[in-house]
Amino acid sequence: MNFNDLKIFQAIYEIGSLNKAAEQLGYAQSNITTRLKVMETELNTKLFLRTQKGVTPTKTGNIFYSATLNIQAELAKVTTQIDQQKKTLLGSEVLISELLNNSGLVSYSHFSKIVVKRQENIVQEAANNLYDLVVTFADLNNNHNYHLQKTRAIKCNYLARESHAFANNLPVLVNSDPICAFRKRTLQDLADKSRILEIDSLQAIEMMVEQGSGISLLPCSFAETKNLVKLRTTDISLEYKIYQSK
Amino acid sequence: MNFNDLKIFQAIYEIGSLNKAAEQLGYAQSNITTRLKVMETELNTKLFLRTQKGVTPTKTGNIFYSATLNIQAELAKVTTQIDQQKKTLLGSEVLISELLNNSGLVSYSHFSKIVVKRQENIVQEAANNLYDLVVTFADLNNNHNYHLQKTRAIKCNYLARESHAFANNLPVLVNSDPICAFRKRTLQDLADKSRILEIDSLQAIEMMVEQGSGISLLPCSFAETKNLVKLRTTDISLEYKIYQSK
DNA sequence: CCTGGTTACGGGTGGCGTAAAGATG
DNA sequence: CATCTTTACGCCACCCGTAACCAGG
Repeated sequence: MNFNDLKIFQAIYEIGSLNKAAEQLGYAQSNITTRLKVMETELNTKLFLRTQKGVTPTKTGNIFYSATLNIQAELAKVTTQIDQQKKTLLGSEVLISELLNNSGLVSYSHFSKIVVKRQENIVQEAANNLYDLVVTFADLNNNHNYHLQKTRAIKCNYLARESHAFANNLPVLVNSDPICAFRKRTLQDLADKSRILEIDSLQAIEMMVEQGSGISLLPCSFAETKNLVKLRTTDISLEYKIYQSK
Repeated sequence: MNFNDLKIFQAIYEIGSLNKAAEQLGYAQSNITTRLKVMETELNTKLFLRTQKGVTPTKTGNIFYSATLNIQAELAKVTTQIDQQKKTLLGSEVLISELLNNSGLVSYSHFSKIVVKRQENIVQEAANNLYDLVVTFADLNNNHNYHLQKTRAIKCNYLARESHAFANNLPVLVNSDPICAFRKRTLQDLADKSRILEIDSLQAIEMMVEQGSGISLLPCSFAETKNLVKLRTTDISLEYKIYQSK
């Protein structure tokens, strides 16, 4: 007995005829007889009584019918569940935000699930589960389940609410994620480490910058959408990678 | 994908290794790889991440695992249900009572279900469902799903609580089932049809005879168990048949 | 080298179609 | 004889085993 037999049985049951079931399913009549016989042998019971005008189910036939419906329903359920699960995107918070801001690069509708992890967790997470797409500053080259699809750069700048003079005295907000590319670059650029203020939530950093209580290295697109001022004349390019599952 | 693949997948999942799963299931290792690949292709998803020390399930692997458990449970359920249902006995009330009284002929433990029908319904019932055994006065020869296993006779007599003189004035109790062999015989034997009293329940007839409010043509075994008196010196033999499902 | 997964290939079984043969009204 | 099921037989695909190969510690 195999999965296809369930469909065959169901058709026989609902149509009440081996001939008609064969026709509807596109099988030879003989095959239906054979498959039914296989099922009956395997279950060690008669499933249908053969009559002149077709077949009628026995009690065990009725029992088996409901089972076939259950099993096929379960099968259909799992395939849709898997299809739902399939399109997942893994990325770090700042990258995903950027991609969502510059809409068109990443659309919610393309993915059933978007998982945002801190950079330090992305390698581990990508190893433990297979994502359709991974957007990250990290290096996944030693993970055989993914291949590099493309490398892109995100244009950033130090953003503040207002003028330079004003901004010079503000704390510099960074993520506490040690591998975060924005943080690393900020630490490189900044002489006076005492100005650093670690904030773990991207949204909180945005808010503080908008309110004028800090500056932060952020994607340039934020300057427009949030109406912020770039503190550098030239933008900074931070490379990130998009990996695809094999 | 077939039913066996579910077992294979389950083993892989629970053991975490293709090699070990193959060993445990008695398959060649290569076959496990192939079957897994088939499943992954058919579901269009990776189910396991291959690592150096075995395999670990992906999210879709986890989803599929629970589905395999459900399906296999449903499959196990239906087979036991069918096995339970299988051994059924169909017979008319008086015959079944007789067979149960003379225990050894029919044992409750041999059948999961004993269906008792009036004679007039037995042919129909036997046609609509397949019973393991049918015990009946009726003729099932034109039903191809059964074959005659043996013909037996049941020894009967007119039974009463006490003496003949007493019994002569009592009503004669019969089943109202027009095809019932006991009824037919009683009507043949009895000249005075006005004495006939139709009672549909065998148990009610027994009770009335025991209480001395009627006589009835009943299996001889009832005379002993119920301590009744035979009204005829020679017993009457009524033939019945035991049919078996093919 | 050892462990664990993958690929290549050949044999046997099982699913399917064609065709013909029962069975029943 | 018309309709439905069953049997006979042959073809092809699929399942499985053997064996060799590949990757990582």
